[in-house]
Amino acid sequence: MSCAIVWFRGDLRLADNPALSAACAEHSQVLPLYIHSPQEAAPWRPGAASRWWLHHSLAALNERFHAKGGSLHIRHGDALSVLRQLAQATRAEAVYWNRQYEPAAIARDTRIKEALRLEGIHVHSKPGNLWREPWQVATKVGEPYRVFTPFWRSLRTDLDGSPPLPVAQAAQWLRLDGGLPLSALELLPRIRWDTGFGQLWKPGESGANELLEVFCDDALSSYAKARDLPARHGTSRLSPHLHFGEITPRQIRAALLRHADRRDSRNRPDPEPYLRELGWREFAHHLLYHFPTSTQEDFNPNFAGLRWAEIGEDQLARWQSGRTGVPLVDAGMRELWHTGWMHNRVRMVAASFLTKNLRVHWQSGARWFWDTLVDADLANNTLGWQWVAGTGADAAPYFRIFNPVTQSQKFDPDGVYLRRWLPELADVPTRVLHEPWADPACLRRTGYPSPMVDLAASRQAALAAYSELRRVREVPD
DNA sequence: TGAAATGTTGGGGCG
DNA sequence: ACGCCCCAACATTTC
Repeated sequence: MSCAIVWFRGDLRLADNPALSAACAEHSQVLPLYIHSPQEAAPWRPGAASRWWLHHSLAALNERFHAKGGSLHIRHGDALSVLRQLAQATRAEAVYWNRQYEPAAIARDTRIKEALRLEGIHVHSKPGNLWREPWQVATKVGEPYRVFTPFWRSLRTDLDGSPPLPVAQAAQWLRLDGGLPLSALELLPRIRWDTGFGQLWKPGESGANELLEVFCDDALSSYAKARDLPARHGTSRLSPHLHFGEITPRQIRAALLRHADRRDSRNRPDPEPYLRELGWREFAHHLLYHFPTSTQEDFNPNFAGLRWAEIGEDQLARWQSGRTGVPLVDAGMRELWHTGWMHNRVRMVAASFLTKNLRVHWQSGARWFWDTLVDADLANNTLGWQWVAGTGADAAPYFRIFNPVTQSQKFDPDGVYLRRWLPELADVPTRVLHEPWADPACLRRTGYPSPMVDLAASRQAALAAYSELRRVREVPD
């Protein structure tokens, strides 16, 4: 009886799981293991919303194993020590895992792989959560891509068309005493701000697959247009499921293509716009892998001289809690707080407001998103914030400053989204709703704050700071 | 996956 | 019928 340990990390699923499938194929006994070791992810330990999701996703995974006569073995602490100890206790010959690509994870896995191999334990690390491994995509001269469009052109012609792996089944799932109950990980918040989350989200593999089906049936055909409207459920909202590896890009692509084929030829949904968004996810992982310092540093060194505003905690708190006085920004920040998620267009607007109108360093925003998003993902978060701030590799030019009023007029013309998240403004006529300060009586009556900055003036100030930066760079002292 | 300023065009009202 | 003005709609430029 040969035994293997499958170490679950960012791949909380049974289907299309290369590590799990390989372990089941090559060994008769398989121990599914989760080790909680947030300190090993420093300085990006999972935030509060992420931990909420993790708790429920682990519970769902554990249930899946129970249904199969197994159990997810849960431990806490230093991953290498736990693996060593369990390998000894089970006489496991091998450890399997699917790769992660964050710098801290790569360093940890490299160290653990070497240590285990020295002790005679086979280690199999598998690709699982990306279409292509980051080192498999390169320019003609072998460099990593820095611009999305050529990256996507290269990637999309080169996608693996093989079908996703079926749900893995071991000859025998190994059950072991000494594991922790899930509650011992203390992932759920002490102050229960998460009360609304359960209504919205169903963490876990089956939740992910249900959501994918709903998306293919209801939203895919109108995705290209509807994805920009925050009032609608026009996006897939698969991002947290993807982050925790409850579903893979390969499964999603297979479902999309299957769906596009099934329809009659006249009204065939085009999967391309959505696949392109998954391409951005791949691009983010590609960049983080090749440029691991980009979580802490501006990708583009030209911005090193940019002076960011030093704002007080109370000012930052206004942005965080959705009391800036700018409706679309506030609606987004409140959606984030109440649901652990924010519509992508609104993320761009809220981030543009923080970095350009308030001129707060993008890291402050990235930190808040990291702590409050259920889909917080180091690669995506870093790319997104650097993109908005203009400091990124393939970023929005610095002068591209969103006007939150224009944006809500354009993408939430009837104010449905604004009213949903700003109940104090629910009765305000739509024209005023987009810019309540235009009607001082409205502010007095509703108690909604006046904007913490003048949009036009702060835009001008940001543009001035940019041209100053350029002047300094072109004429060095 | 910008916004605002500036430039151009063309239709309609009007003397 | 014509020129003129106005202005909306669209295009281009600039940040």
